[in-house]
Amino acid sequence: WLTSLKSSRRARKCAPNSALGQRLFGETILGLTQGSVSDLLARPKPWHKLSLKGREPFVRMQLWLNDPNNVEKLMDMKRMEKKAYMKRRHSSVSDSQSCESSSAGIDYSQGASPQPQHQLKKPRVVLAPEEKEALKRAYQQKPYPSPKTIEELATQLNLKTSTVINWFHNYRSRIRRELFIEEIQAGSQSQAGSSDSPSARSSRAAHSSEGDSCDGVDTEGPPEGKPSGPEADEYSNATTKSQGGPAESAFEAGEEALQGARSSEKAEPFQAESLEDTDDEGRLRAQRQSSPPASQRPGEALETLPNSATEGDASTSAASTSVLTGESSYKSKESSEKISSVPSTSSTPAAGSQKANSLQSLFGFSEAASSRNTRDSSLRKKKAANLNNIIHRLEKAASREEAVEWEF
DNA sequence: TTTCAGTCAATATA
DNA sequence: TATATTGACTGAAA
Repeated sequence: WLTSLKSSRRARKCAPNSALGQRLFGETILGLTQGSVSDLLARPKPWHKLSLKGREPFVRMQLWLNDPNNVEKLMDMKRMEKKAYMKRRHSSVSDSQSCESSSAGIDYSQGASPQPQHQLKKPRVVLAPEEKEALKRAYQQKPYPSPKTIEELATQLNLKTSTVINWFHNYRSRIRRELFIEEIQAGSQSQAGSSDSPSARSSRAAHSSEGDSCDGVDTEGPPEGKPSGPEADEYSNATTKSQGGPAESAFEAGEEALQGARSSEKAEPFQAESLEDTDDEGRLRAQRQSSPPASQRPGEALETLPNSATEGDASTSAASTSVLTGESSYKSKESSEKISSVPSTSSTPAAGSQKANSLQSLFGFSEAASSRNTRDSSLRKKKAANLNNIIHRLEKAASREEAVEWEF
């Protein structure tokens, strides 16, 4: 597996032959590109904030997790892909040779440019740090600048107007997502009553420092980094929802949606809220009740997901109780190593751990003790917790008897 | 028309 | 080489 050769030496060591890459997983299972998968895993949105389309990848993920032979099938796909690639490569080598020999007869007068495709392709704009800083400062003053302001900014920075517009769109959108995560973190921290723990502080510090991305909302808006203007309303709605009700994240709700869809065809397929009363949900609830005390509120975001596979293992249980919070126990290499040794409850422990390793590699977070900056470590923690949840579900799925139809 | 969610894909980083 | 970041784009909603 190519992924097993990635920078994570530990992952390589743990799962030399079973690593799943974001690209393969995304393109094969989710129908997304690698970048989208990375984004999705690093910054999942609360389920209730996802549109129907946004929920699709999580439902697909859940379907895949429910397939007992998921990893094996993916491996087969990979093998086939590799075979096809080798075949293509082989034939293209001979093709190019024949092309070269025949190209002498090609009439180049057809196009003025020898490589029109290259000319059509717009070069990617890369904003310089000072340009970004200037845009951030502008955002700080006006998150929703008028066309005139945009025009001025574009002129000042020597950028296209569309680039400035896009930058504001992207920045607002990405800040919003960071805020969702922060909000969930805040909720789980107050829940766990450990908001003053060093790790909690460092997590928050990491977030605020990362965000220069949040500087815009900190200064002008209300306290707690909430944005002003139209976004403030939306933000407080999200806040209210996540605090008053479940800040359910996509990973958990995806399963509920799936189960609900199975149990009731009439129900709106991905409306998690409408699925609360299904049998499977009841089963979920029962499992929740047996979860460690850290997770009290039913329907809490991923942090409340019980991990039956890891019950008894303090470090992993702790990790599973704080998904998305950056508050997991994956603070060190030591704890990270514990993840890889999560005991499997599946009927085939070896297969289970292989799957776990594959997924661990997919979510690529194993080098917790690296010397990265705090932002990376915060992200890793989030992903670690997400992964733990996935592993748990995978193992649950592996031990499930019902066969789920596999579909590519 | 504007804003947003979701995504792609080029590029940067590890 | 795998993953993370980010400018640009699309389609839907307001």
